[in-house]
Amino acid sequence: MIRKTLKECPECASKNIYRDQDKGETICRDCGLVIEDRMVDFSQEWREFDDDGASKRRTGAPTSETSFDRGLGTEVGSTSDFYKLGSERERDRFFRLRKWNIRISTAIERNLKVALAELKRVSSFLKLPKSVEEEAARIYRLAVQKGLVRGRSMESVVAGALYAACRRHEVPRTLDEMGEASGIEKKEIGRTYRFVTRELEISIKPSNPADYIPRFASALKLSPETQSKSVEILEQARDIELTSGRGPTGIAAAALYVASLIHGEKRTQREVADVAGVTEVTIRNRYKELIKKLKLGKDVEKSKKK
DNA sequence: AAGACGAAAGTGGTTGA
DNA sequence: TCAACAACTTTCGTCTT
Repeated sequence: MIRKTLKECPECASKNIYRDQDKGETICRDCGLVIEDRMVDFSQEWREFDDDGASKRRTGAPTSETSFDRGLGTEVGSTSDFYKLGSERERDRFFRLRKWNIRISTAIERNLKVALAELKRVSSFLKLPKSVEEEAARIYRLAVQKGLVRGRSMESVVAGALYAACRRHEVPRTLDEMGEASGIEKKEIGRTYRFVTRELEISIKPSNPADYIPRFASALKLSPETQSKSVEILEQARDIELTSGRGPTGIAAAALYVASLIHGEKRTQREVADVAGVTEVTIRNRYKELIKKLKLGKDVEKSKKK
């Protein structure tokens, strides 16, 4: 496969190019231009849910997690194998296994068929990358096989799996957005999300506030400079432990608000709060902390005079 | 009049005994 | 299992532009 590698930004000729494989985007850090947004997913196919946890085999035909049976089916023998079997006991065993395999797999497959349709619907509603959709499908499949759906609505488990997949790929959506897309209460999604990730032992990094910036910024029609500035602010904030323990969306919103002030592209707290899904009060609290701990006061003052 | 600010009370989730 | 606790929200009154 031929892969063209861009060395500099065609817009501003900057060499500061960032390739984000999970989001499938190549971005210029200086001017914010999205140079390429349909790159190939080079990420490794992790198989950490295997029984021994160590196997990373990748064999067999290409499969898609979003096809209800991955294009494959399982079958325990066929009736013609029956005649090769010797004893009475072996025949009994053979039929029992075959019967159960059919019974279980049809039940699971029927469930998966419906669930994956729902998953695709929500995923496309949120405009999520294919890689995230595949990951979510994989998580859901595991959840079904472990019987984790029992007692929970299928939709909520789908939403939980999607949410988890988003987090793993660092393209976070808020619980509110997920709730709106799936029609499930956000606390219900949160519950199943925690339950599923715990049962499946999926480890997830705490989400990084900076991951929310591009989406919030474009919703507010803020310039790339402002966007870079807010990421910069977030980095400083993280260095002095201002970010730990706080809700990531609140911090992202506050950083964006401050950046918008500094660059003279003022947005009201209300506007920022709406796109970030937090309240003005939370923005104010984070905002105060940022100003105080990050000497940003004079920067804001300076740009006010202009 | 709208936006920013802050106090006070309430909510849902985590933690530690 | 329960109570303490921190983060966040809601609500409301006051100040600033």
